[in-house]
Amino acid sequence: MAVSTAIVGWESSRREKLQGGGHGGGGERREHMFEKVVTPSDVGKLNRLVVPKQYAEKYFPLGAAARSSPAGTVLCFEDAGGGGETWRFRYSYWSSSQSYVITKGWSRFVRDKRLAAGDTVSFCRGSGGRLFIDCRRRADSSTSLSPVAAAALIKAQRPPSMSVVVDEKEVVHGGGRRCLRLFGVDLQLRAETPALDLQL
Amino acid sequence: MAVSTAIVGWESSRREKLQGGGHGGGGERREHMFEKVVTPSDVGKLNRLVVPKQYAEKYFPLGAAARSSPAGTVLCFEDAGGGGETWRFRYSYWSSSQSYVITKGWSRFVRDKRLAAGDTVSFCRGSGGRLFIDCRRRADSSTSLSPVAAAALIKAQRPPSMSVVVDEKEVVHGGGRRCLRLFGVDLQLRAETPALDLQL
DNA sequence: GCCTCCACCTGAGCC
DNA sequence: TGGCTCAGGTGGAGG
Repeated sequence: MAVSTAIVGWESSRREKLQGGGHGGGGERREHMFEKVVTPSDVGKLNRLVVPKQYAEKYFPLGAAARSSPAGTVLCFEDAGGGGETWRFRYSYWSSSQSYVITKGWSRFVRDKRLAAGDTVSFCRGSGGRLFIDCRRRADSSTSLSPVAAAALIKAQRPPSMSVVVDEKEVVHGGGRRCLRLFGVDLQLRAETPALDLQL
Repeated sequence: MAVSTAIVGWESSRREKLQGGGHGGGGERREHMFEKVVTPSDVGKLNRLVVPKQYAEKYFPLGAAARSSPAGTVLCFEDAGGGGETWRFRYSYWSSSQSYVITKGWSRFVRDKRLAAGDTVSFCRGSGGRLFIDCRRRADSSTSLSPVAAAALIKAQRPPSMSVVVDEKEVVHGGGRRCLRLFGVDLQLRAETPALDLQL
């Protein structure tokens, strides 16, 4: 199998420090496979990463047996960040939703990397079937959001069936700083922000 | 099994037109089993109908095997309204809530029948183990709701974490008829309705 | 009792 | 339009 280098028990050595001096040093060529901007669900309590089908079938093909098997397979990734960790994920196909998912082991990655919605995980491969995983923060994670970006974020995080129109009348003035309270979230508005008419 | 007449795959023929001319014509005697006034949850996004335990155990008993099995069983109902549809529902026991529920297939019924909170679904059985389902609107379903009743209805149907204040400014005047749009729902207001200050 | 994991399920949105 | 994808859910088992 080209994708999974080893199938091992979960309990032993979840992470191993790899010595840099082994075969295949740091200068190796790595092929970028794909990346995904993770959704709130990908980093939330569902403890799973949905792998977009196009990439899953191209880079992590499951044989017919593994596709129908509930066990799926195990994918081992080296940490591209250089820490040397090895991440072992269970990878399988959910026939009910017809989607490919990384499940067991994923929540640990999310926690250890402090992965948040909007961050990007990227997948590469090197020689000898070695797989690498990396992640990076989204650019605006700690800066204040523009009202439009905040609206997009709220739109992404609110329940899908909600439809709400907010207009200038909802804007609250306090202490010279304009604040829009939406679903319990106080949004600071820049002073130069014009009148809002957000259609979420 | 007395309850389920057939267990079939979901993918094939979710609804079938039944010929009226088969065995057991329209004049057959049907025994009324029970009915339920459906709650907001029964017609909401939970996609399930809670079957009152007393009726469930009397009319739709699950054997010990099916009770513990996650699969439950499948109940097939003919449409008592005469349309000839067959409704297939997954029926199972949720041990966590110790309740009997109809899950898969229910949301389709809710949608197709435009079932709303307060409506009544009734269950009957005929000869040969045939099951029938029917529903009827609650008496006031088509009349306009008072703002207070509308607020209560919205409060019951919105997600519990939502906190929204709506005031008169949200009221839209159009064609002489006042309309309050809340979460995508247009509420017709009576002409004599005073200024609104609903705290949901 | 909580957390993880598993096998389902559905609606929205996109093509 | 219909089909497909996938984000966001569920209950239950097990540690």
